[in-house]
Amino acid sequence: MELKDAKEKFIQSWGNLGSNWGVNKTMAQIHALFLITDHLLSAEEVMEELQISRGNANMNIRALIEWGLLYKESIKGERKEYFRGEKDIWLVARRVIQMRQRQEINPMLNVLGELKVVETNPENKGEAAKFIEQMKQIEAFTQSADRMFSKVASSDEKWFWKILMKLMR
Amino acid sequence: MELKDAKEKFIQSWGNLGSNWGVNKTMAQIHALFLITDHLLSAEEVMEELQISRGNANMNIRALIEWGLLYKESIKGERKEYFRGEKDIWLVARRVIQMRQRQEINPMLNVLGELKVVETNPENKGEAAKFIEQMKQIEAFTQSADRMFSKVASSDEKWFWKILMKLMR
DNA sequence: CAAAACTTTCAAAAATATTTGAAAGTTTGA
DNA sequence: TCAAACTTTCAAATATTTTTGAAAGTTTTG
Repeated sequence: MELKDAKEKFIQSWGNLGSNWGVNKTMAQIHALFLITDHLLSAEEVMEELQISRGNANMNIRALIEWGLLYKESIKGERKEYFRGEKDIWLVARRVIQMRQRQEINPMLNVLGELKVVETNPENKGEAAKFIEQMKQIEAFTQSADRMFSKVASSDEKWFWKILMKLMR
Repeated sequence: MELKDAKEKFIQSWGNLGSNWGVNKTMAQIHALFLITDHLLSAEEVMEELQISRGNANMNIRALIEWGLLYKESIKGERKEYFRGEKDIWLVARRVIQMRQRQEINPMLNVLGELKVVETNPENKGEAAKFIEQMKQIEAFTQSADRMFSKVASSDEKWFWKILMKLMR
């Protein structure tokens, strides 16, 4: 395969992967473009490369910055904004974990907190007790997963590899 | 909050959570209904409870069975099919991990395998080398994550808690 | 075997998510 | 201060995903 085609294929595949991990397709494609580009790129160049509209480029670049996957940089004497992508794939993973914790796990934990204090009427005592029990189980599991994600998201790569070794033996 | 409302809220929230984890909303809602129901339910009853169409119920029940989150059961003397939900939330998580490995991680690993052997022409030597290097990094990380998921997906709950303890200290 | 009871399919409709691009907004420099 | 250079916004258009429901398919039973 030619380099040009390989780059194209990588951008497409990264886009598909992203859309399963809470990053929309264009957002992931922009990120992929930066992963395989060494120099800074302007919004204009991103539009050009990926054949997307100005608005789309702008929105998704902002989102990537929000996620900590892209950095704004200036070139002295240039008025235009330029961007640099986060290339460290371990850091990328940590950022994604962090964002998903915020957007999904925390809200779910809040709901579970509410639900496990449902009121028990005399006539549905047993049913309510079972419901509460199930909510507690789900809450306990979710909290553990949450803590584990927090730990991973705040650890460095060395720690991760060490843990991985331990897990695998 | 009343039990009825709590159940409703749980179904909605589980639906939202699901749609971020590769399980579509109705599929997750059906699963939620089973999580908080002790007896068997027929497709008819699921349709009724969640106010969804026959086709929708059928499709998503099949998908849940495919994912290993629902089991088909018979009631003797009854012609209708009944279903029972997987309630063990740890097992549910493992099944979801397994499915996502299959659907996302494996295809990505295949693509990365192809891309890292891109041909190097004399005129783009340096560029190609950098691209290959980046692909290798991403591949190494993805493989590790993949192995870790495999381990988790095939382990029992006790192992999980033990690891969790280790991680947290 | 026929028809009742039930399940599956799938094309069309509806709902949801994403993208566009023109217009409005902002910043900079002369 | 103004206008050029650039960025942001957002309503409408497009694309994608999900849902519907009627029709076709299958199984069971009398």
